[in-house]
Amino acid sequence: MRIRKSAVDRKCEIEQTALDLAFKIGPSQVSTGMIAKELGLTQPAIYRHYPKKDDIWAAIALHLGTRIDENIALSFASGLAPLDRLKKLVLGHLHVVKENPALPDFMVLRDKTNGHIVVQDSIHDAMEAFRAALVSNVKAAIGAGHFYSGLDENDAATLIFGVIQSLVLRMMVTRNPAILMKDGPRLLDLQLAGFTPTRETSREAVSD
Amino acid sequence: MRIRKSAVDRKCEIEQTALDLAFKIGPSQVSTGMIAKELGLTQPAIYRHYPKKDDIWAAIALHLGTRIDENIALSFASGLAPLDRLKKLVLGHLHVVKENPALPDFMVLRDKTNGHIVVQDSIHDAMEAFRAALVSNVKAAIGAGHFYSGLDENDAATLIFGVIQSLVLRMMVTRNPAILMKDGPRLLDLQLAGFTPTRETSREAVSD
DNA sequence: AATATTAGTTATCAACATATTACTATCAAG
DNA sequence: CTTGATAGTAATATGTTGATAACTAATATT
Repeated sequence: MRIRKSAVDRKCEIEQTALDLAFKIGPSQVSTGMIAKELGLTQPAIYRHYPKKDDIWAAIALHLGTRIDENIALSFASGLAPLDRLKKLVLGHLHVVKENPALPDFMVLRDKTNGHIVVQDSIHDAMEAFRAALVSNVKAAIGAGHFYSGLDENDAATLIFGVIQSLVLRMMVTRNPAILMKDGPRLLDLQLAGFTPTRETSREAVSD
Repeated sequence: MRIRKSAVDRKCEIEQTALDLAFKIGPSQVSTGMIAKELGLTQPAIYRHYPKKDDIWAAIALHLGTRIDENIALSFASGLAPLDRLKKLVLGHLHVVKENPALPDFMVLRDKTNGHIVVQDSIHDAMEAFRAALVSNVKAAIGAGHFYSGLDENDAATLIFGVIQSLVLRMMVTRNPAILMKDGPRLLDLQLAGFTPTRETSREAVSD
């Protein structure tokens, strides 16, 4: 028994380690023994900080949900025009995913055993809020004349979401979070260009 | 010991059951005991048909990869024009996913332990081929004048892939594969409309 | 009908994961 | 310096899972 950290510090370490392992091998494969070993502790030490293993995931889900919500709030707080606000929202979310690359894993995680506690509810709620923010911003962009008036805001939001999803899938397959910020801005611009009333600007920019 | 099926029939049942369970609870949570119970067998009975559990997943991955490839081949075999061929490719793939809703789970599955055998290689290869087919079709559509000439075929393919991904995520969260065919055609049309040289047709169709 | 093949069962193992209990050593406050 | 609280350990109970060995019975072939 060499060092002994404070409970808050240790909990922080445990959650971060669990997140890292979740991205590496998948959330369902992460064991308390692995987390402990990674931190140089014994397995029961984990249970000094969480009564049940699921409580670790619950804490993580809460943290991730908060990060998602923060980004939404940040984009709304900025006094940007609708179109720029929309871009900030999407690129900000990509940044959150890049910083927490295990996030997509939790979004598609199944609930445990008999549905006792739905661990990933926080994340689902946050993503629901993100989608609502997308729709809201698309609507505002239409109102501001940035997008053509006949555009369905829900469908447009789905397509914009698709830009994120497409990048996330490539990240998960390649295990490289860096591609999010590398390709994200360009692809988002291309997607949004499809919604402009007149496509002169974007079209001219990319054509020979 | 009531009935006794042939090996091929039983293997088929085992794989189908494993696939169903994989969609329900996630591939990593599926145990040999579950599969056996679902079929009214004992757990070791599974090992009369597969030496290792991973062999089940390998067989499934091979099957899914084949389904993906078949759809690609089918779209190319059709004598359709580039744009219709592209639509057939995408909607056909959505159909494959709808029929095998666990497919996305396998795409993001991590490889086992020490990387002994990469089970999901067949699927990754097939998806690589699918992406190549997307790019090829986009290029053809540009050549045929369906898309504007400055369009980057790789980026366009990524966005079209995003339509699929966006729908797949909603399927995974809602556990409802039906939305793929319900919303797929409409969203695909909306996405492709963003690539047309003149947007009159699609724009007029939706704007009042 | 006799026989060989093999799908399936029973019993069992080893490995691993969650969790509990009792003990110990560290740290901070009095 | 003493002491109370607690982070951490050792040991262990309990359950699940992948896998093997030996046996049994259904099926097909001769």
